[in-house]
Formats: sequence, structure tokens, C-alpha cells
Amino acid sequence: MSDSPVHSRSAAKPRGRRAGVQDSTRRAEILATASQVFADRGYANTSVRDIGAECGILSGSLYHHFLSKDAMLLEILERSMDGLLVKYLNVKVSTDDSRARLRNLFEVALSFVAYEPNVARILQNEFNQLKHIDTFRPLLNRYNEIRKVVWRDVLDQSVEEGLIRSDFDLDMAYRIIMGAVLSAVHWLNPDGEYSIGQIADQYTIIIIDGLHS
Amino acid sequence: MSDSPVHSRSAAKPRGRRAGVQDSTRRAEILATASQVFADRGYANTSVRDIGAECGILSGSLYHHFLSKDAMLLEILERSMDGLLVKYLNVKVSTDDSRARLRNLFEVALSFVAYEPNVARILQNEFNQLKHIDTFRPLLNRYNEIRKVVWRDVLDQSVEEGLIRSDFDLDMAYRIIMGAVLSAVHWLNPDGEYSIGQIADQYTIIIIDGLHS
DNA sequence: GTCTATATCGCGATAGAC
DNA sequence: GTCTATCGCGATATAGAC
Repeated sequence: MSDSPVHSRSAAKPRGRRAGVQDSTRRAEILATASQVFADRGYANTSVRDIGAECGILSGSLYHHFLSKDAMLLEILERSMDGLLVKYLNVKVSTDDSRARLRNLFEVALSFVAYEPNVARILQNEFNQLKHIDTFRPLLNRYNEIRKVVWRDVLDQSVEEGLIRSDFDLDMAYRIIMGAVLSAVHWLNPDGEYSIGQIADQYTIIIIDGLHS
Repeated sequence: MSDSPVHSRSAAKPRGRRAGVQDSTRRAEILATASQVFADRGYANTSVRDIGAECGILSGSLYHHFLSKDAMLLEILERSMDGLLVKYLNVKVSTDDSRARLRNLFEVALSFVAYEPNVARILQNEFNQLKHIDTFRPLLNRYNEIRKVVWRDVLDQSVEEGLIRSDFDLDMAYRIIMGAVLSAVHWLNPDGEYSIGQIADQYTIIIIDGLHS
């Protein structure tokens, strides 16, 4: 591709990385800062000037690293969702007991909320609008895989293995559960009164056993 | 009407209402349309030109009815939250049985989501940013009253009356429950497979009895 | 009550110097 | 890799004719 005339020219540049090769340093720093600002103010309310200011550079300089504001958000969300999917799948194949499997799913989800709160907040607040925009459609595949291959599959397993009653609409159960889990973005604090593991236990209790005395 | 000359001038205007007296007609129509657009595209992504277009008028004409775009959103949310609070309080004082009281709270909340979906979606997507903006602070009072006077009080009652186990952190229970209920904005359809009452029953089952078989 | 016309501002993005 | 400078556009809001 591009222009190497004879043999040469070939090793002249770690630049021209706009396509997607990662710096792993400055690029990642900027994305981390941008995540925070997007989460705090909302994507539409955040200007590239805001992001630049938080990074200590001017807005124009951001375009050396990224093609557009949209591209920044897309990269932030894609990376995080990929990591989340891997952790989910790991739990799915490595946990035998039905109740423990569900509990560990809770723990993965809650850890995501606790340790990538900015991404979690962006997804909670904006995903339902982003998913209709062409640029962000790649996120929908990941979302659907998490929904179907991870959660819905595990819920089906739980019915088969006798943990969950068979007369409850599992699509509704899934929606209620995900709503309960994702809403933790509004209050979960990794340094709070309870550990993530303890909170996963509480979710397991309320969802499987119920609150009755 | 307008200008009948003789006795006249005294009854010349239902206008000059900018302060807050309600038309109940055009004003309400515009607010209903605006709610829809705000919910669909997000508040920050909606221009006053968009709202005008959906109403069949030009953006400048909106300022005859409202002081600003912010004022439109505030009025939409205040009205709805006031109505919701009234319905909640009615359930609280009129239901004796502990389990039924909780179920009826679910039904009020789910009806709100089903029949005022635009407001519910706006609140779900934007409340956490709006609550930090001075203009929208009046909403926080209503939110806190719903949280404390309605839900938290009823949960306390439920423990006292023996419905709910006493070893569960009720603040966490409240947050989990509200997350589960509000997430219904993403899927609840009043003409869907289940009635609102049936869905309230399902919520009661999953929260009180649990999903175990 | 709506339209015409416009003021004023901040946005995303670009080009080229350094 | 960042800055200087700026383009072109669309945003909220206003003033006054009709």
C-alpha cells in the first residue's frame, strides 16, 4: 500500500497510525480522559475543545490522534465491550454450579461497572440512542452477543439444571436482571461499604431467593 | 372575537401567559410533541428547529409560548413527576396488605413507564446529568420525595410487617428495585403480551419470592 | 400566534507553521 | 505532536411585521 518506490522507504514511520494501530500511551491517555468527560457531561454536551482542555492540549491537536469525535467514542466503547465479553465467556465455560455461574456473571458485570465506570455510564446513558446511528452499529453486535450467548444462555441452563423455576418468562427475567445490574452505575463504589463480591452475593440472593423473610 | 369596539378592550387577551398559566391546548400540544423528540433524539441533540418542525411551526414561534428550550423540558418533567407522586402517595395510604402495597407501587411505576414513555425515557437517560444543573434542581426535590417518602418508607414498613427479611440492606434493595423498574422504559409496551398488572405481578414474584424453582 | 430576518455564539474539523 | 488561525455551519434566542 501507499508509496514505497524501490525497496526503501519501508521503515520510515511509526506515524500515519490514524487507522487503528495503538500507541498504548498518549492515545490511551487521551481516550481515558475523554471517557471521563463524556460520562460526566454526556457525549453531545462535550465539545472537542472540552476534551482538549482536559488533556492539556488544543482541540485541533486531537485530530492528529483520531479522525473525529465519533471515532474516539467508538474506540472507547468497542475496547471495553470486547474485554467485558471475554470475561463473561470465561465465567460461562469455567463454572460448573448453576447458582455459582449466575453469581459470577453478576460479579463480572458489577466489576465492569466498578472499574470502568465511565464506559458503563456512557453505555447506560447513551447506548439506546447510539445504537440507531450507523457509525456505532458495530457496538450492537457485541451487545447482542452478551445478551444472547452469555446471559440468555446461562438463564436457560439454570432452568434446565433446576435452579430457576420453569414458569417464568426468561426474556422478561433477563431484562429485569440487566436493569437491576446496570443501574449500579448510579451508586456502586469499589471502595464502598461492601466488596464487589459481597454485592454480587446480594444480587444473587434478591434475584434467586427473593427478599421474603 | 378580538376587537369588538364598544364595552371593549377589557377581555382582549388570553395572552401574556408566559409566566406559567396554562393554555391546556396549544401549549400542551407543543410540550407533548417536544417530549417525544427529546426522548427519541436526546435533549442535547434536539434543536428548537427540530421541535418547531415537528409542531409544524418555525423555531422562533416557540418563544411566544416558552421562555427557552430549558423551560420546556423543565415544565414537561415537573408536571409528570408531580402526577406520579400523587399516584404513589395514594397507593401508600390506601393499601393495607404489605405485599399488595409493594405490588401496587410496581404497578404505578410501570404505568408511568407505559403511559408516559417519553418522560420516563428522558428521566432514565438524562436525569443524572440534569440534576447537577441549577435550572433543573426543582426536579431533585420531587425525586427525593419519591425515593424517601414513598419507596423507602414502604420498604421499611414491609420489614416491620414481616414481609421482607430484616438482614438485607434496604438502601441497596431500593436501588436494585428501582433499577429493575426503570429499565422497563427499554422494552415495556402497554399493548404487548402482558398487561401492566401482570408485569407488576412478575416484578413482585422476582423481587419477593425470587426465581428459584 | 406565526413568520421574516437576523444577531451572536460555539461547534467539529482542517491547513500549515513550528 | 502541538499550536495558530480559521472555515463553514447550525445552535439558541430576539425584534418586529403581519
